[in-house]
Amino acid sequence: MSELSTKYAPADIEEKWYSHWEKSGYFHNEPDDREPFSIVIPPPNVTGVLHMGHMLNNTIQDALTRKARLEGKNAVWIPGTDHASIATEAKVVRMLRERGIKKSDLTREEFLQYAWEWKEKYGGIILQQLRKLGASCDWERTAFTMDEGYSADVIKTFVDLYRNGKLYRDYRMVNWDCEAKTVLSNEEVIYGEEQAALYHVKYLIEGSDTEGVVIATQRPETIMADAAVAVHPKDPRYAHLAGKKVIVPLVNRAIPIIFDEYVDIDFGTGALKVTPAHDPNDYELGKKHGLEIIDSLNDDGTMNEKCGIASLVGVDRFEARRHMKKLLTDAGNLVEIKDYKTNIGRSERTNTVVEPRMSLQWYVDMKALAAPALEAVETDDIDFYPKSFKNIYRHWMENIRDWCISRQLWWGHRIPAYYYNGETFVAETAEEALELARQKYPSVSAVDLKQDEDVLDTWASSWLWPISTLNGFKNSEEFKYYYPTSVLVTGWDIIFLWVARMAMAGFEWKQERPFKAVYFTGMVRDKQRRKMSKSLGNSPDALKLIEDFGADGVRFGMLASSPAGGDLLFDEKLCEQGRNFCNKLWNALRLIKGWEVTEGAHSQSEQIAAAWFESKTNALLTEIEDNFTQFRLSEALMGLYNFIWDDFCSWYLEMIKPEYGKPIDRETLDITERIFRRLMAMLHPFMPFVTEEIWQQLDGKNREGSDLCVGQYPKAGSMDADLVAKVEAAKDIISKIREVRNSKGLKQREALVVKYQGSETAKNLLNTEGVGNLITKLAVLESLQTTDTDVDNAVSFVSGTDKFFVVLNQAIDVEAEREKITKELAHQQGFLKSVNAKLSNERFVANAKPEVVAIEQKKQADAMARIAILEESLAKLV
RNA sequence: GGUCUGUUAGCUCAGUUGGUUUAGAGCACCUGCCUUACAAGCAGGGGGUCGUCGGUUCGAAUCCGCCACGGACCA
Repeated sequence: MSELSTKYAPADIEEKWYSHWEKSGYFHNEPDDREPFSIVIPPPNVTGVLHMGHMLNNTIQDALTRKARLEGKNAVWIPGTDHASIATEAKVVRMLRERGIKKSDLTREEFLQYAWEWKEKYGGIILQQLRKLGASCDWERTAFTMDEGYSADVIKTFVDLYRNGKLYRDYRMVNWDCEAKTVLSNEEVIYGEEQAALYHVKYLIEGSDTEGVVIATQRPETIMADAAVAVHPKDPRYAHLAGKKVIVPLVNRAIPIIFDEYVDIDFGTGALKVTPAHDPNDYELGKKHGLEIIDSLNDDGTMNEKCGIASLVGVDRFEARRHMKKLLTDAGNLVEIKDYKTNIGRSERTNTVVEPRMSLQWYVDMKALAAPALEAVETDDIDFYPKSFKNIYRHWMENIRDWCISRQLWWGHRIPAYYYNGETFVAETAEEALELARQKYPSVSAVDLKQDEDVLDTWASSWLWPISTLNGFKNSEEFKYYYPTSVLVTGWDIIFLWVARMAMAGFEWKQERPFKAVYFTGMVRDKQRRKMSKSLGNSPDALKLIEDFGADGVRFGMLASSPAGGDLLFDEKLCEQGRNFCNKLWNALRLIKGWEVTEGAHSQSEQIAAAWFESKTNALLTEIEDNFTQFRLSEALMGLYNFIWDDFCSWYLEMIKPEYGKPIDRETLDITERIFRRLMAMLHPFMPFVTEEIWQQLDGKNREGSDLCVGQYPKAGSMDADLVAKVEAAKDIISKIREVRNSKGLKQREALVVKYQGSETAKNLLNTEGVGNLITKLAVLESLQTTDTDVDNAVSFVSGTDKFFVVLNQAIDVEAEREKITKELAHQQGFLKSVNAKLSNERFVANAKPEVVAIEQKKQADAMARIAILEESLAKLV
């Protein structure tokens, strides 16, 4: 027996092969005359660590890339990270705080120095972790959104948009993160239902000591910024208040009562306080009715002097809310406080409650960019998998809103807008901006020109990813060759944030789609369908999983149950299954490596086994190809899994396995090794490590450049349908004999006598040289003979339309046999009935395709033959 | 509220243009096996009137409509 361990141990093998592949430069490519295949990685945050979503996403990309590489395409998979403006800045601020340094004590330059230090030291850990997963990225092309060239592209596109009138600056209500002190996009605000309180507060009518209007608010600290109270024009309760004013509690300012249909009569008291500076709807109302905007909040979420109450100035908004309860009670305005459940928006990054706030920001005019990007998806120029995401995409694109791209942070691309005397000059460099300014103000100097303090939203750089990573703005050779990329693999949650915007950027600057297809992965969830998250602690440690099950095992687990778009309910059992599969492969290798070889040719049955297996392999190759073109990776993998486990291990290897201790002939061994290597090539895109190891072990020659990683993907050959049908029929007979053996409690190795009543088909089958031997071997028979009569002391079964007898050296349980046959008979009769129903329907025979009718007729004949056999058997059972 | 999407075995899901021996897979389950590659295994087995009702059709899990119950996104 070989010295290989009975258990496959992945750790060393994975380490060995990954470094070998990487050292050999297998993952790197340059443009040449082969067909290109390119993927850009969805760049993880530079702060990121490998989690389940990454593993799913990158396993899929790797499988696609490796398959393309094996097919002889020029494959590149471009890795990299994005700078994650807000997430990184938050990390750096925290690090500085731990060192006792406040961000506010640093200059912009000093802060950025710390940030780069941090990035060099901790950033991009995830790229190392991806290697553990087996990701075959072209590491020489590793990109970062703040690389010099990339940054230049980002600035250039900003200037370009501005000059084309697709970029503007405006004072609007935005989502404000009081902790990070920056604006957030709608997508960065996470809404969730939370328990809150609804304060019912009475506003006295101007000139009255008692009469008032009661409003309901969840944010009483904004009362001092109220500009009006609004009621519905058809609300009879308030009709008499037309033209009157109410007094804002505590600050005693008179504000008008306005009438607007926007007000929901049934909500609260039907009277709505209007605070244009602190609520987007109120802002709209305020614009419509010409109301004053009183901004009572500082950028850090504390109250400012505009709130008009000295004791609240500088107090945090939530603290102020608590004070308001006492202040309103003391003033006699608080009517009641009710429990209230409502959707509260929190910052995705800092989790602080987001405040609507008036702010001056830069916006991209999305309507100008959306049209070609929408069109491309509508016409399948960009192909979505699954298709259903087209609807979601269309809906968003048709209702698109302008994109706020400025962020009040330092880490990122500083906005190339320069201000002087209330005017804006946008240029790629300060020098150019100065020149522009001088055209209007000849005396202006560099120090007078103030650059915008803000940076760009990270997505305003990552939307250039497919172009910039290929140096597309320089019109490089690689860009011409690899663009558009073959496919983008990403989670559907960033379809708007990233996918749509990349499509827009592609058309805006390159007049072409950035990718031919988009494969949307599902979200990895736990068994209770909860999204995996750090706070829930339900996310397994990715690296620990790889340790426990091997990278191949984990890859199998991720792929096996991940149809595109759907949720993936992660279960460690799937990784275990993958690990077990590796072990199965390993043991098949052990079996083959353990054989002694004798020179000589193979027998007829071995020849049949090989021909059958190769035919089925060819059929599977076609199926896998079909699955790949539609990105049905889990189906492709499961098809291979079943084929290798069942057809190869359980059937083929058993068919050709020599008797214990006996040698195998050279020819059979050679064929078997070739078959096994072919299977390893097919499996390699999914499970690269174990397949490479087995491939090499089978080769044993260690030739230079003979690695599977850069080997050849098998091509589908011909398929002998007749032979396959024969072997499948033989397998059916074998299984049914085994079933008899099982149900009668016969020993596995007790050789049995089997007889069959020879119809033409049965004779044809069993007279095919070698087929009888296969049955005799796998079913462990003493003999397999024809018989013209029924056989006593035997249990019968039907295979196809032929009757077989297993001779028993024990009494037959007549009742059990009768029951079994009766059950089978009922099934066949039911089946025949449904077939007859079709065939006796004239319209079916007239309208259905001839082949369909022929199939039904065959079904009918077969069923009738089987019924005859069963009835006869039943009659003879006494 | 608007939009989209789903409902197939105990669980998770396939089911490609309606017809492939009266629905498939993996896991789980049951029975028997430590059989000479593998107990991370081997040989077998049971289990679903395809959410409801109706329509189109010779024929519906598949196409259409209603309803019921989920889910997601947007507001």
